Amino acid sequence: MYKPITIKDIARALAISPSTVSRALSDSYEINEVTKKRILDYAEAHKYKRNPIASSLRHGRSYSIGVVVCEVANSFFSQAINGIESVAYAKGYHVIISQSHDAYEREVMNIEHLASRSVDGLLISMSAETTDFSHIVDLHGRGLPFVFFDRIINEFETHTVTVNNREGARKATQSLIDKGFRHIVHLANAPHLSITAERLEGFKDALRDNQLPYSDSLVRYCHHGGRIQEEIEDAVAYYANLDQKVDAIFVASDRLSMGCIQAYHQLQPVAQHPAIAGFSNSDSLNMLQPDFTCVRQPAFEMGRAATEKLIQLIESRYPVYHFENIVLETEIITH
Amino acid sequence: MYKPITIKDIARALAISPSTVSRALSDSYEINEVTKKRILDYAEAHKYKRNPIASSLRHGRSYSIGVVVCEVANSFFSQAINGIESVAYAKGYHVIISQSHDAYEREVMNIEHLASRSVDGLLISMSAETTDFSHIVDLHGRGLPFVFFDRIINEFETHTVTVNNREGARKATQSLIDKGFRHIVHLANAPHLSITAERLEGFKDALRDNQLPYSDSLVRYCHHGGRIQEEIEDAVAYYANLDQKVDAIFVASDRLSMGCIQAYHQLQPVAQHPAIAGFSNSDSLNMLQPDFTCVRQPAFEMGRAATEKLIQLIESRYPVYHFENIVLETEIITH
DNA sequence: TAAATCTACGCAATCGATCCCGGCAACGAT
DNA sequence: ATCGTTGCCGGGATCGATTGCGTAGATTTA
Repeated sequence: MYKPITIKDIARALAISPSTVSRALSDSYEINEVTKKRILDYAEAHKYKRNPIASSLRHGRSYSIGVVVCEVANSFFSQAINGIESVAYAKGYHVIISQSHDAYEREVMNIEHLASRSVDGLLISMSAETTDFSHIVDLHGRGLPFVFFDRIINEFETHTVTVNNREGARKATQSLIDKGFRHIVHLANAPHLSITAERLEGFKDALRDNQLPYSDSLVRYCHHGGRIQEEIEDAVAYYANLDQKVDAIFVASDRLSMGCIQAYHQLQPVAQHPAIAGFSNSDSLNMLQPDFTCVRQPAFEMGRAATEKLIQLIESRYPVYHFENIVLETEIITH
Repeated sequence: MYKPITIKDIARALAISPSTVSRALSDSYEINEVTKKRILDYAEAHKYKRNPIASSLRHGRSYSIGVVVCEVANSFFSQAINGIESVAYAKGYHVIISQSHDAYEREVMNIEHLASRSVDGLLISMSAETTDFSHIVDLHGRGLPFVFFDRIINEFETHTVTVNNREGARKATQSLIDKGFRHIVHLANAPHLSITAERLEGFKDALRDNQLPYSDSLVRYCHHGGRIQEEIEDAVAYYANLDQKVDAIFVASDRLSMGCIQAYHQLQPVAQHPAIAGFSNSDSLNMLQPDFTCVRQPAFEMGRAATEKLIQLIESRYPVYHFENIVLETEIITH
């Protein structure tokens, strides 16, 4: 069995105390340059690697942060994760990703798991199903720092990172209007998500700006965020049965867009499909559906910002009372 | 600052020794049922959570496994990760995912990072760029268990989990032939990947089976796995310049398929695009490109199998000398 | 009744790194 | 000559959980 070399081994080998070795390795000014060099050389020659577990125990910190998202197989989140990693690694933190699959139980389980002191903080984007926030209350009570991004909750005092969903939604809807469509409906995400309400407002804004009538009957919600194709098909069937022929749809996410396009494929020839615009960070959607107008979120930047804020919280020596709600702007890609 | 309750706290509160508490919590037979119940009740009432870090230090194990893939924003890998998680969580392991982005340096860095004793074992799918395996040799020398999946290396004595790439490639190519195409080329991944060679063989098999001529000029490699769109465009341009008009392409991965479709979109009207078939686990590709014939890998199962093998290695009390090369079958989806 | 066996628990060391206290020597200052 | 500094370094406790060993007291056996 392989046994890694420890500080004590070095100390014994060089006939000095472990304290000195530890200090030399952390480049303490208290250690003579000569001694330091001897230690460092020996350490390098024998491939000494600090045991992060022991170090964590001593410091009461794990130098890792947990990420809770609905799924990684999603352009937005995978880009956000890249942003998270870029900051985290630069600051010496591990990133532990966990997926809720938009299921409440899994979200609770994952947060519980991560929070039981194996991470120093959490980056959370709420699951679509979650309406009960007691697990988050728990976190708060436990004093574990966390930052929300994308799908946030406003009930908690902490940093949040989002985009201007309302304006993004307005722009997307406006682009459909600009193309001449007048009977525009909205395929929305789960109703309790923060982003859902905001995007709906933007949709209404655009209609109002153009003196188009709004009615709740224009909106269909997908309670599982499109995870169940049936809910999308139901929505599409509903649209098909409206008195007014739907000529365009503003869709809240790329998963929904994907499902929506597929549903229409099964239903009718492409020529009859309504136009679609919506939030999406998927390159492939654009690639394969060239006329698809989409609202891009600065996912990477959001990940970066959220992580910076989280690490700030983690490393803060004093309790933080001032929290920021960072709102970034979206970019619209039209064709 | 929040301070979690420890075993010592419980011991002090109940006026017993920490050892007893520890043993009670791990349900030792040496502890009286009455005492045990007192301790368990107190622990639950005060929400005691075992400190995994201290536990890890003591056991020399971290109960976490590292996953090194090129990227999570990839249907195959995200499905594989779901499989990995399902097994890992069930057996009490954390999963730490890291992405190489198909870059050699990042792969080395990530493996180094994970291996420095913060994980008990690694699940690795090689980066497209990697040709130097010394960092893996290092792992081996260090005695850290690892299992390869998908993109494997045969130079090492360990378990591997793959699919029958050759047969999958043959089937995909055959499906193109069945549709009447005769001038079929192959858009391949990075040449040093195990999957690349195997899929090429399958491609050749199909041509041979049908008395179609094979030549190396039919194959274009993407050294960065399609990460750089330009390399795909070059390949497509190359195909366009062949004497024989290319009427179908067998593509090695969904990322490449995506890029390929996009490249053709820029080049010529859809009607003139060659047919495409290839390896892909992407639902969206299928959704949006309904005539796309694809070879599905049992990604979830591969993740499961690899993780089970890895945990077996980790938990084995004796050195393991017998290694398995698990090969699963692919499924072809034609239209 | 004495000895052997159990039951149930405590003591103290351990995992590796870190850090609070000191301590000692050398040197300049008074 | 004595005191105060400064530079360098060691001892030992600590983080929290775990465990080999030991043992008091109860119970059983010879």
